[in-house]
Amino acid sequence: MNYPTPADDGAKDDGAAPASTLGPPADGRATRWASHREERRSELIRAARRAVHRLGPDVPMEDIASAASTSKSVFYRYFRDKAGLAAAMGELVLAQMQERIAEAAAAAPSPYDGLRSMVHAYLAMAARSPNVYEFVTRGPGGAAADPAGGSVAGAAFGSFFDAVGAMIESPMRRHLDPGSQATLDYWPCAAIGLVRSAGERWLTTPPSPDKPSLDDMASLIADWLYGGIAAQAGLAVVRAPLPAAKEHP
Amino acid sequence: MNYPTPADDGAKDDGAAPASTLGPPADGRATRWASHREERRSELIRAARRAVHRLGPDVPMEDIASAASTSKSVFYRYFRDKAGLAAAMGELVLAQMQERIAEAAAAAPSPYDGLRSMVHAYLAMAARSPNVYEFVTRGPGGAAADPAGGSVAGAAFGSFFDAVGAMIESPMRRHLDPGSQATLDYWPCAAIGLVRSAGERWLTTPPSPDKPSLDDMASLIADWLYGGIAAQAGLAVVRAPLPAAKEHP
DNA sequence: CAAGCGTACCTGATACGCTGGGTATCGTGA
DNA sequence: TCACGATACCCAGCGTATCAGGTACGCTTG
Repeated sequence: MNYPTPADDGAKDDGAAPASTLGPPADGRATRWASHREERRSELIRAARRAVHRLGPDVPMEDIASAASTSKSVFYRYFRDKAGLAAAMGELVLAQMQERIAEAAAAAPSPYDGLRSMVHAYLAMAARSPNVYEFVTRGPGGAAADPAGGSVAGAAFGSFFDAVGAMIESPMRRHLDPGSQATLDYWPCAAIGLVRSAGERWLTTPPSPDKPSLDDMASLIADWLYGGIAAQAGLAVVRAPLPAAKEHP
Repeated sequence: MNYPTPADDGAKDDGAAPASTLGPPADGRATRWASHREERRSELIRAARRAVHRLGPDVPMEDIASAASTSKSVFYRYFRDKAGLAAAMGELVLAQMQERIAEAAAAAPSPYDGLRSMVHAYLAMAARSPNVYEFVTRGPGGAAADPAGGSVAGAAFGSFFDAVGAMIESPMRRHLDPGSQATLDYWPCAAIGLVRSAGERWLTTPPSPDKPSLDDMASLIADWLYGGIAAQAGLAVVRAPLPAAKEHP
């Protein structure tokens, strides 16, 4: 017997709309659980995040469940599958990331500085828990988080990188004339790829005196990115002289 | 009972050295198979490539084997595991790619054109068989082809992207002063990530009038890459006029 | 109005099916 | 004797099914 709300792992439903615009019944027995479910769901996500952080990105569902001191069945009632859990976790991580970026962006007037702080936030997130980062990005099955927007069978799982891409795209629109549509379509994705690839290599580089710091790495990457796009955006390639000093007059 | 040559899937051994530098006996019964093995091995790789091309990147080993009209055990004698097969296949694909690049690079004097032809070759390879591309890059398990050079437990499987990275790095050395070590270390990897990400998105974009052609895409990507690195390399951003005559003089 | 029964839903546990990677065993041919 | 190649097998891990509790809600009944 399936539960009436199988596992709506899109989490698209808003927070607190108990029961007023509903048609006929509004049965209290049914609505009673709405808030509970939501709370439990995020609790499960947090527990899973901890488990992945400690046990690695390949931890089986059963171990995740027992780390949350419950059993698989609960997780499979709240998330369609392991990829669904990963996606939900990605949203959480990304939301935290967005907070940090919003702070940083407020203090960074130029587009270049905005870009750099985004890269910085991304790198910092990944470095804080590589296991969680890997679980969220590469997905459990390996096919979850492809950089391509749409799966063949319009399954539309808004995965981690799609969200990041959207985050990049909107500020870009203001600096790029609408003629270059292809750039607008492909650059965010390309930029993510660059950051991801360089970032992951940086992450797995063993610490050594030669290894760049997080700040250095963020600047390096932002330079590459910015140099590549600035010409098309018609922006002067004036960069702030790097973290230590402030920007040009 | 293990075979004396379990499955040396590194394929680091050179092409045609049958048996001469071996130590004591050079038993005819033992050496008889050397050339056979080698031949069979590449035959298996080609068959697997065909199978993956037709059946998709998630095809099970058993189906690969039967598509090669043999059985799993043969593959597992020639390759340590599925990832080993993928790596071997990657080497083959990459070797073919390198040929095409060598041709193109010969006709392209400027660094920019060299870069663009590399991107073009990469994209063309991916577009020719997306299934094979995916199998080779993302690897079967999902963890095989990470952009990071070394695994934690120095397993050193020289995977696809490592080889591509090396291919980029050597020409770069000539244009970049040795002061910027970090750039030399991380840029090839970063560039691959950009190409990969944008390329994969382009690959999976359904054909439409707005979709850029392969040539356009290669130019677009090369521009981004080149703009990002040219400043550090101290190169003028002079580009060859491009096939289809793009904008920005 | 309150006691009581049925209802709707959640929980956590165990057990199962199934896919697919990798291995061991065996007969066969040069 | 050696490698070959097919079959049968083991096992991890995802996802599903089933079941016995447990708790708040709501409808009935006295």
